[in-house]
Amino acid sequence: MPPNPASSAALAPADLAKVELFAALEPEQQQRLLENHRPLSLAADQTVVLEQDESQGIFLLRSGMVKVRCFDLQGEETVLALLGPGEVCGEMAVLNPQGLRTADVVTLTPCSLVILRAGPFAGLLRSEPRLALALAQLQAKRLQTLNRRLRLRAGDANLRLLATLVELATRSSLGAAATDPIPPLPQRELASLAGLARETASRTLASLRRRGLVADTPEGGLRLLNPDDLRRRGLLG
Amino acid sequence: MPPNPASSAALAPADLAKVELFAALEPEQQQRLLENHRPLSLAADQTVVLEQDESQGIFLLRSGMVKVRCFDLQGEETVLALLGPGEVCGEMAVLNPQGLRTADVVTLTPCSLVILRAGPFAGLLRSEPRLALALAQLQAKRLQTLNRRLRLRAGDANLRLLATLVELATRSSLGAAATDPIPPLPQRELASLAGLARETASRTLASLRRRGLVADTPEGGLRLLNPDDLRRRGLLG
DNA sequence: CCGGAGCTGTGATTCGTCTCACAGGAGCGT
DNA sequence: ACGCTCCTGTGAGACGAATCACAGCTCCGG
Repeated sequence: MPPNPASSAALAPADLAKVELFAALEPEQQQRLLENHRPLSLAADQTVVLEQDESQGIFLLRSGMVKVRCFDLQGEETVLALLGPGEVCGEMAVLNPQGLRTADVVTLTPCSLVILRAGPFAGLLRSEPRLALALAQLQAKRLQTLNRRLRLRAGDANLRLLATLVELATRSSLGAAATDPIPPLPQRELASLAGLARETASRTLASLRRRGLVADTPEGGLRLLNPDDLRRRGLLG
Repeated sequence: MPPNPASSAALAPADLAKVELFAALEPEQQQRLLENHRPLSLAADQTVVLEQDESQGIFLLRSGMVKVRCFDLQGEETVLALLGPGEVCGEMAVLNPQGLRTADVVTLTPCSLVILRAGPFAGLLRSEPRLALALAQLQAKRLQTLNRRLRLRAGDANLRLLATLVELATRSSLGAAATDPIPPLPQRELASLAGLARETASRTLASLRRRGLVADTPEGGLRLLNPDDLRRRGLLG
């Protein structure tokens, strides 16, 4: 018996209708994508896919949060994206002719996800413009958030840490807002997400707490307190 | 009479066949995209599209180089992409429901480009999966280069400048290599592309010259001399 | 109960880049 | 030729973050 019956229950087309990428499809097309899908439950800090992996499959995140990352030659980690419930990853490997993964995916919190088979997806992509279009739109959105990330790299430690916290908060659940609680993460992880040294993240976080912009939650996580300040910094909207 | 007859000559479907995004289409579909297309020749440092602009149209770059950029709240410029001959921009505004441009496009060198009408493109996108798929693939490639850009932001001035020079060299003409000449650009521009202060770019460039990694061309541009060194730094391939 | 591993906070120091300041050159219009 | 503007190189200092170093803490297993 699976550890978590709720999260490993089989998916119905109605579940895919809630996922942006698949929302425009007919129920029978959604059904086709669900053929042989497999549930997967993971604890925090587990690897979902490895770079250079040839395994095929689309990952649909039902709950929890993952990071997409890669390493440079000096072994430094760069985080390319954060994904939350209802988001999808692994679809780029299907577009890529070699089918190689181009980045790692690692859980930040306990996650429940579903693996869809690449075959039906690739087939539908070739026959149904709506799916291909939705994919292009998804990529466009990803480009936008990457653009934002790139702009933030120019800022100082405060800005980068706050931007990271906003991103974490807004992805922690479906329809989350910036003031929603952020699940507990080690400082090492926060620092890496923000592209800072661990000590700098610690000091900066202390300063944000002192200024009343961030507070600890009883669960050990964090919460952003001042949306106005965030808006002033261009971190919202 | 137009200033440059060669670059403002009308396009034929065969020209679109050389553009990755349109290569998979039938000649008559390509013909349809070319309906009412307009040529446009610009000097260096001219604005092609403005952020927030509502004008529709796909820009196809025939020669020259442009940068895609945006500004943050402090007025700092961030360069999101460099585009060279045969590349396309403005297609994202067609996907975007509001049709607003999300970034500026500015010429770095004299450019000859062609404006395609958005209507036929949008129509074909909805009926021809090959176009939508090619678009998704194009976006995927853009995501890859943005990822690389993001990783490089972590590096020091040398790495950032070299990475910028590689990108400039490889986009200066169709099928260009890293050791191809880079057109003359003011240091201010180079610095901004690399995300450095102008003075730092000057000093770093001097150091690269001293170490024999970069040389000036007679035309006032630059040329990378040591592909092996670039490979060691992970800037090639 | 005690040791170890992993976490957090904080000081002291180093290092790289930005900033400010300025001098010399090239190009251009008058 | 002159002054103007825009470019490049270089020096000196400020400043922020990385780095090194360490102490106190919690949690967990033996």
